Amino acid sequence: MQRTSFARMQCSLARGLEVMGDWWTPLIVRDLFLGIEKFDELAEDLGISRNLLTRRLRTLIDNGIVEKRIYHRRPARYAYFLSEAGRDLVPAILALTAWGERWARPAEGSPLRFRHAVCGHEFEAEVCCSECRQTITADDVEALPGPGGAAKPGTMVIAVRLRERMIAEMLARTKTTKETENNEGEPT
Amino acid sequence: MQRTSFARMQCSLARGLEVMGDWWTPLIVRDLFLGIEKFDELAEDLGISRNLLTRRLRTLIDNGIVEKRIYHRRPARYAYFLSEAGRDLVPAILALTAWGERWARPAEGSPLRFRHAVCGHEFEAEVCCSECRQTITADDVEALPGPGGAAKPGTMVIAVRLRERMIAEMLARTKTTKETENNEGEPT
DNA sequence: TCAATCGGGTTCAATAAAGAAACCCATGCA
DNA sequence: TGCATGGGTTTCTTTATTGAACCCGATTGA
Repeated sequence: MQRTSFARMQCSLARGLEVMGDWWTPLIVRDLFLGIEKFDELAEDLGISRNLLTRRLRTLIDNGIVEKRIYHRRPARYAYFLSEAGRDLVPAILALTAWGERWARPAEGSPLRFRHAVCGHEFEAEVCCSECRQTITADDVEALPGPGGAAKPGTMVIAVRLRERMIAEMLARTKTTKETENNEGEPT
Repeated sequence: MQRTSFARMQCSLARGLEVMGDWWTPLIVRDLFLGIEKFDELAEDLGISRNLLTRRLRTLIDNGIVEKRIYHRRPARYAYFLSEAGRDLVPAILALTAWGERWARPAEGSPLRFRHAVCGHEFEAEVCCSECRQTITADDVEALPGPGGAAKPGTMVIAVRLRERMIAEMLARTKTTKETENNEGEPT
């Protein structure tokens, strides 16, 4: 049984997970971000078995997240580092790390802290709205149907649901609009 | 071979992944966030096999991410929903979704858009600094050794590296301080 | 009255992936 | 000559994932 791929799912989260969803992969990306670049150092730092590290690095390279550069010929020795797409994953990783800090911090305290070079402060990663810059919580987020809402796995039920909800809301709005037209000036 | 657990790792990311690192799990959490709450709807929306969905829901409940509520007795029927810790995962999920939008958007366009109820705009999730509110990129982040930097898998090499780097920086700073003391007023 | 359907699972066999440990190989170095 | 180093590959065993079939109490419809 081959594990079902998320690659064809009609969903950006699934496509992100296709790359980052594998066991170990986010930890590898984090280590590369922190400047660990040699195979043996990665294996030692994480305690991952070497054959699995080989496989993960290969798929990360295939997916355009990691690149390798030869730093010594004969025998060939490689340094691994993040591509542009890989570096763009770092903020998302920090967001999950911040969740771990809030809900599952190790008893001894966390081994890493982060400083924002721009402002100079130690910080927590927060997820914020691109429009108003305020911190986002689940309660503030409404989902809307997008342009590509097909009936494929990944959004089978959701797409239909959202469409129904939109129609219901639009009907309700039409109704209240009519009511306001009938008795004008009255606040809704 | 039992898959190595991340739970004992000295690292908040690993602890986040212990909960969210399983294949399918983030998609399940997203569906619960979007209001899908019944077993069959989850199975249909995602195309996940039913026994695996059973297992995932059980471990999510064990980890305090999901709760279930009985909505019909005899036969018992359950609705699943996110706990407080589960709802707090949503921003991190949105951050990864935003990465997928940037680097792996489906050709047909994304099936979902999100509106920030607070400001009323459609938005992209951005990861920002808790101190200065600016968007964070990998280039702006410096790692510092934290209070719990032990030599355990997950931060074996990193902890040592960071400590060395810190010491080197402090030595350099001491040196320049001495130099500045010797020829005062000269810019460094 | 009988059959079909629904919601929420469990069981089963087959296949894929994770894991530890051993092995390989060209070079550098003592 | 012998050992260490870096970067893997091979082999073999144990788990995980998968589709498909099955189960069970209630409800609905003919």
